[in-house]
Amino acid sequence: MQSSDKDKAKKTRRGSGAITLVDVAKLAGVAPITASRAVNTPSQVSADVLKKVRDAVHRTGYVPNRVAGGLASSRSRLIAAVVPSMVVSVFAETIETLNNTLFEAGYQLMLGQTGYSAEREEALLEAIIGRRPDGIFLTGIMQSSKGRTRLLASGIPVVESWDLTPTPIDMLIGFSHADIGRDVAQFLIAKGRRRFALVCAEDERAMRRTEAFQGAVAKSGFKDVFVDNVGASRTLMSGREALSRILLRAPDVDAVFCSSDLLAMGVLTEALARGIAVPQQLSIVGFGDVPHVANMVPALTTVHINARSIGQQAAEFLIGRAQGLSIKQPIVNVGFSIVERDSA
Amino acid sequence: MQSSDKDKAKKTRRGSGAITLVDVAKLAGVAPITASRAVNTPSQVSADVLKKVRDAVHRTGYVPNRVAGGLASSRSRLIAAVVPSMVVSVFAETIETLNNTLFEAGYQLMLGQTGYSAEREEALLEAIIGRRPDGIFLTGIMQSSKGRTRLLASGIPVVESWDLTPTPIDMLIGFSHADIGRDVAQFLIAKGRRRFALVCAEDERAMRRTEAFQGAVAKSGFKDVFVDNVGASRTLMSGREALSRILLRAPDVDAVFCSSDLLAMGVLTEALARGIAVPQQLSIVGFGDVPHVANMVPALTTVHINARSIGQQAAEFLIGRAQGLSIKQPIVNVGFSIVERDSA
DNA sequence: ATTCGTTTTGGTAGCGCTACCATTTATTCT
DNA sequence: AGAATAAATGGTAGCGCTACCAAAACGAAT
Repeated sequence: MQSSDKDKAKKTRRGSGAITLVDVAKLAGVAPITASRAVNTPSQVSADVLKKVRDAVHRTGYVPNRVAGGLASSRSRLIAAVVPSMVVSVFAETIETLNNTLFEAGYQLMLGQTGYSAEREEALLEAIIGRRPDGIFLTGIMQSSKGRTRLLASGIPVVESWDLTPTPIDMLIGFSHADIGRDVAQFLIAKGRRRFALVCAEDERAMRRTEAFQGAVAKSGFKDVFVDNVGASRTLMSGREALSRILLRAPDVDAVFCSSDLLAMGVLTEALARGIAVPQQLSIVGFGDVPHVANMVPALTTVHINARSIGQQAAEFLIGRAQGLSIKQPIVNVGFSIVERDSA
Repeated sequence: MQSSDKDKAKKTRRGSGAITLVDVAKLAGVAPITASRAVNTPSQVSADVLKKVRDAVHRTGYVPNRVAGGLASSRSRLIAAVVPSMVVSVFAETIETLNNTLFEAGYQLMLGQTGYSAEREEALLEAIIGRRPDGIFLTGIMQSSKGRTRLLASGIPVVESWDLTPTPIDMLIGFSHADIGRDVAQFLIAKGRRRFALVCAEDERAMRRTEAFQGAVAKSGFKDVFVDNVGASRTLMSGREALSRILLRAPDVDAVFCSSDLLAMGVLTEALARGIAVPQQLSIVGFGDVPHVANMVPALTTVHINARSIGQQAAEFLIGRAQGLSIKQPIVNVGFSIVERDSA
């Protein structure tokens, strides 16, 4: 305090050593706060100041530290997204669209993967909330009440998705899995199918489709649906194996509804390999409408979910809420459609 | 419980209103810094203090603000990853593995997509550097010299990937595209193929494979390779169309090498639709080894890249560098392999 | 008891930025 | 003209946390 040399020695003992706003302001000959405005809200400064600051920024290569800015303003401009897995292409599509829309609006996406595991999800939640994002996108509904409480307590806007529930944490963009199961069953029945099988991965939402499918079949008075659960394995190979098992136990099956396109492709592949005519002998319906299933031979009949629209809508909700707007219709049903092609 | 009336007026006029470390410390009856240690480096405090702080954390539901911590310590525990697109499943695989490994080590992933656009990449770089991540993963090599300069100036550890170059910005995990083109050509020649076509998306790396393929074919004295460029369209449909064009212009073709599995699937689909026997009349080779191409009928012969290993290795490099370690071998060639199946 | 080292705890001062308020300067009005 | 308003600039004080240093408490050693 008292001696000047002491003062000098005290400075700059920490920090990244990078250019800061203070450096830029000094170079431009204005106060730091003015430089801040020139960078962030150019409309608030005079043309003269703007030029000087822009000049200084250019000369120094200054890049604003958004971490510091976020701390000061309590707005991180970060949005977190949680997905079960990146390699499931419908999720990847949603994330891609979400990310693109968010980026246009100046937000950066933070990604978390649960790998379909609950403990993982919990740890993820802690990590995410610790980063104080301006919004959180969840693939699916937060089932655990602990997680719900946490999210609620954090006060961060949340979009749940890929499902409908009357009691979302905050906002919700989805569709009804029960409706899908019922509609697909009715679709196949209308096609004249009589003996049904389901290939289903271990997934709460897929289960819901399964139950509704079974319900609709039962209601029409047909034989019970044969359900083959492939567990956590969501590969084409497990689809092939599933059909083999089905044919063994229920050889009279004439329609299979799968919980994903990949599984359906497996079933289709196995059917072709066995010389079973699709759709004459066997109808196959997938779920997801992955881009290229439309061009397979035979083209796959499947349930189309507009994954991009979910991402788009979610981004808009989150951006809106980050700007303090209140969303009047926070629950959106994006619906689905059965895309009839050649496999059913 | 013990609400202090004295500092009520001046305090708390900003901030998120969330529980802070100071609140926890007060409740536990220790100094803030001690609470910080209890949370972050439990080995440095006594069992007694640890219990009290843990208790307070539990009771308040405190979640440390990593933004503030990051600012204070200049370590954000954030890693940025840049990909052209999420829906390309090899990239998704790399990201998935990268993210998983990073998360285990306490890092969070920030995702950026270029959409194969250069301007977009530039904006992304600015956004990323502004967040001061502890590391950056790039899919591909940073081509623009402006981008290279920026990254270099930022001082942030960088991993480039999916390619080899003698002059990476920092670290590099990749393989040689030229080697692939050459090896695939030799593989097909050894199979007795004589007339070659390439289906190639507009992509610098694919071009490199193409050139090497052409070179090897020329060296062996065969007729010039017919190259069909599908532009930016990387769909199964464009693969189908590509084969149609090829058959029109070079009907004697007996081998096609595609710049992606999806394109190869399109070529295969079109061939089957036309009744062309694969591989008897036409050999087809893909690139990427997307999971399910192994189970198609016929199974696709393709170039396998260990995308997960790239992600894994990159994560290890980045974590190491974030901990101040110096990487002795910062350039890694992960190689590739031609997976021979039924289509060639 | 004294000395020394180790472990545990606390105080201070920022990290780089922006919210809030105060001040100055240019612009408009009666 | 002077008063009132708007626009531009600056000062101060944190945001919530940790690096750095210092002090205290505790043992083991002489």
